[in-house]
Amino acid sequence: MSQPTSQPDSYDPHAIVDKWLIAWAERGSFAANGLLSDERPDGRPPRYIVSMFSYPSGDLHMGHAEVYSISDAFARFSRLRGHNVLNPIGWDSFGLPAENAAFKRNLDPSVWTYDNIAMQAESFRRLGVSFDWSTRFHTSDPEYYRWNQWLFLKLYDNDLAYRKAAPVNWCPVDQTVLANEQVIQGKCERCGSDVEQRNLTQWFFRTSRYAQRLLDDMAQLEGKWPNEILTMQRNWIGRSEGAHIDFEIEGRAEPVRVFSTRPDTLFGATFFVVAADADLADELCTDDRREEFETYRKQVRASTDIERMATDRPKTGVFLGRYAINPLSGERIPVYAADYVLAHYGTGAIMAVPAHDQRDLDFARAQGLPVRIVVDTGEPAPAETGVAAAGDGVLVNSGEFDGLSKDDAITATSVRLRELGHGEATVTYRLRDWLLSRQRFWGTPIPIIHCPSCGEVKVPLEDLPLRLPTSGYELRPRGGKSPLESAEDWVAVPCPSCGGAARRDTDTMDTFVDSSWYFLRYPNPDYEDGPFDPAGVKRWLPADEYIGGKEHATGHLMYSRFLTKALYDLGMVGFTEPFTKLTCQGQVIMAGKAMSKSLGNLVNLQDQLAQFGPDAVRVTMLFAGPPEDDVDWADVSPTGSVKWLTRVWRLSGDVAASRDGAGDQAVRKQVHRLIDDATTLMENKRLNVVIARLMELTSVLRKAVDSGPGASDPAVREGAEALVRMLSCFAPFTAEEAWSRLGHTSLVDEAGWPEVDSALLVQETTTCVVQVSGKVRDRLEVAPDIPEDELRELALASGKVAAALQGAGVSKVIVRAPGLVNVVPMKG
RNA sequence: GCCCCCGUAGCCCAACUGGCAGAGGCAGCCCCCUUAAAAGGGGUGGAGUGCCGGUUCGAAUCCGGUCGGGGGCACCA
Repeated sequence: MSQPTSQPDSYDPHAIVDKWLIAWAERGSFAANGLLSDERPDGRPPRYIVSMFSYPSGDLHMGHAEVYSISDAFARFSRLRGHNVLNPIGWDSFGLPAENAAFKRNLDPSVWTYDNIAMQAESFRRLGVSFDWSTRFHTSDPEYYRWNQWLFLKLYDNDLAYRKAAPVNWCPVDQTVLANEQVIQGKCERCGSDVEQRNLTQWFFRTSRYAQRLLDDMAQLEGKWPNEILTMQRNWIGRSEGAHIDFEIEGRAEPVRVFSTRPDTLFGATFFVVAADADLADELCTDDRREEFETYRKQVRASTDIERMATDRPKTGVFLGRYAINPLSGERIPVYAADYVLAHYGTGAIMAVPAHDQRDLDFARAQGLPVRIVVDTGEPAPAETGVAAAGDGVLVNSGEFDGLSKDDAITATSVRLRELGHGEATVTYRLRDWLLSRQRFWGTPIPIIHCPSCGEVKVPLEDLPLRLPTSGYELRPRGGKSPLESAEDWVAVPCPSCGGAARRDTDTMDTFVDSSWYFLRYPNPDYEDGPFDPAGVKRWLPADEYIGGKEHATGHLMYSRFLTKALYDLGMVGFTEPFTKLTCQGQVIMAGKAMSKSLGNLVNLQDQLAQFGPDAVRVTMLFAGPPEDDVDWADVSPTGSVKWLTRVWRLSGDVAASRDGAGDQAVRKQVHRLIDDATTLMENKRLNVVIARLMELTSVLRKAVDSGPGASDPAVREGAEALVRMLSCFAPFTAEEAWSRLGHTSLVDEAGWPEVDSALLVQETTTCVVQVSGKVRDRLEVAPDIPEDELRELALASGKVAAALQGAGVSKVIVRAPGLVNVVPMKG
């Protein structure tokens, strides 16, 4: 006896992969239609679904599988629902690891990079992600980074890019400066070494100019972006309301401006503090205090960021030998230099009000400075308790402002300062300008030439792209010098302006520049007349869905929002926010521990794929919980996913050709209820619950085949086909295979999302719960459209209700037809 | 220190605007098939929602407090 060979008799998740990859490729299933045309010849509305692009650090890992399983489910759902979907892929392929790998192996960084890209592309393909591959690009391609340079020059022309000397975060191991966002707890995000402060001349983008708009425009994102991300951005921007106050300094022509959130406490300022590492401290220091100050400053500069950030360390500082004059009281107060005041926040100087600010109080107590209460808060005396009185209260010891409440006094002092020309109400932000220079090789060269006579000169647009040198450079970091500096032939150029000998800027751009606009280029990655094609951007953007990790909350997402606003102001895009909706997927962890390169990958994606197949891995990821939750691989069961997919596969083979007619009504009702449910859940991105509904549908159909109306009932076929169509969002290979086993020669990808017959959702009877004092005492089968009166009578007639009432009278009956009646007994 | 989110069966998770606490999975238990064992198929028990209080006819859901967990910002004036 031999089995017929046309259909295999067991589900093999691996054997079905190639077959459908070829079928999809041949059909061009995932190509967006009309990338640039605003005409919509097929009438399908466009929908742009973007996942954060991939960094080619090696092969794909579990985290990639998580993100792209989610975005692919969105994309496939949208396609089934009749949208023209653009689901693009690209690579964020500049960056440090390529260089590190390169000098470890003595290779060109591009070799490692493009090898990894090739490997990832093939892994993506085999995972069955429905990308439109024609959109593909890599940020390390000169055709792409050319436009980084173009944008840089555009921002430069509009005073949004500038160079200045600034204290910067310097990583001694990676030998480069780091953005604020790349410093975690005083350590380099990448290598973990202690970050040092260095004073270097660096390029910046003026993100701070957009601080208020970045805050205001969050109104557009409310409810569409995760709350958590919006909160993180708000914290990061750090808006702070208060006043600028100008203090005259004895022996200095110009007053010194400070910022305070508590101008109401101005009369309580008993000393003045300047950041020890600010130029101002150096300037204000008198000769007879010079030696003491220099010693102190040396000590401050030697301390690491870690030491600086310990908030419980004692306050230190030195008197500078000078006095400042309180602009309202005229009081003369001493000026100190201390390291608890930060040079780069506000103006780098403060008025110190020890009675009402904890830090100032700590310093005053350490230095024996006076503490004067100016707001009566009812708290114990700060000078004795050591606890500043930060509460609300009424002003005292404050001249004309005595008796005002704290809030009124904030306004009144601000107004008075303005009248006197000594200050005004103002707002400051924590958000700083974006430091984008990197002393690294594998990045976009900055298109500026430094000429001894002309200064900064732009590389002419027709010379772009300014390519990286291909030889003559030394990759290894050498004491803070950029690798590009060693490429002498590349660096030495004639000045485009005067023709004299000049030198190229040798820094490269932060890779976050690359990723802050890539989503604009996908619709036309070959566009040559600008960074992005206006027609494509008009057609697809802003992106309908953006999916990626929340670790990018204050970095990439903020930069992308900033750049979009800048481009809007320059008239290049017609919107101010790039991503309409945002989904931030959780991490894949193992037994409570994050997986990372340093800790070793506890679970390897390729192993999982080899064991369970791409569909089961995808289903496992999505079924584990809500997309934004972490997936603990120790809590989930890829075996269970394989089991379910096998059940669907087997069912698809068991369903026979249908008899005529609509089929079993009870089965149809269950099927349509589940389709309806799954549809709503899918629209709300409740992917884990959708899968639960599909599992339920699988069981319904299994029972219908085995012990219900049977395999040839039309309702069973209808249900099986609906199941397989919905399944194609999550397990595309299995779904195609099952669709074919159901007798179709077309692709399930083109079959559409099942329609719900709403007539089938109507129930003939429904269960009404009858409560007494909120506790369920009886259930009644009633018509769904039963009138309230009738239902009330029915409920009151119930013997179980009477029993529960125990003879007590009825004080009230709440009727919520048709589902619920609550009988409230009389008290007593 | 300031701010945000979350606590539901042994575990992961459901429960539409307050209205029957359980959809799904894992593990467990029972049965069937087969077996050297397993895989496979079918079935099944199990929590009153961290804790205290409030609002309400009715609270997992709203409010206040508290405990526990996770996260963001942080000498930011």
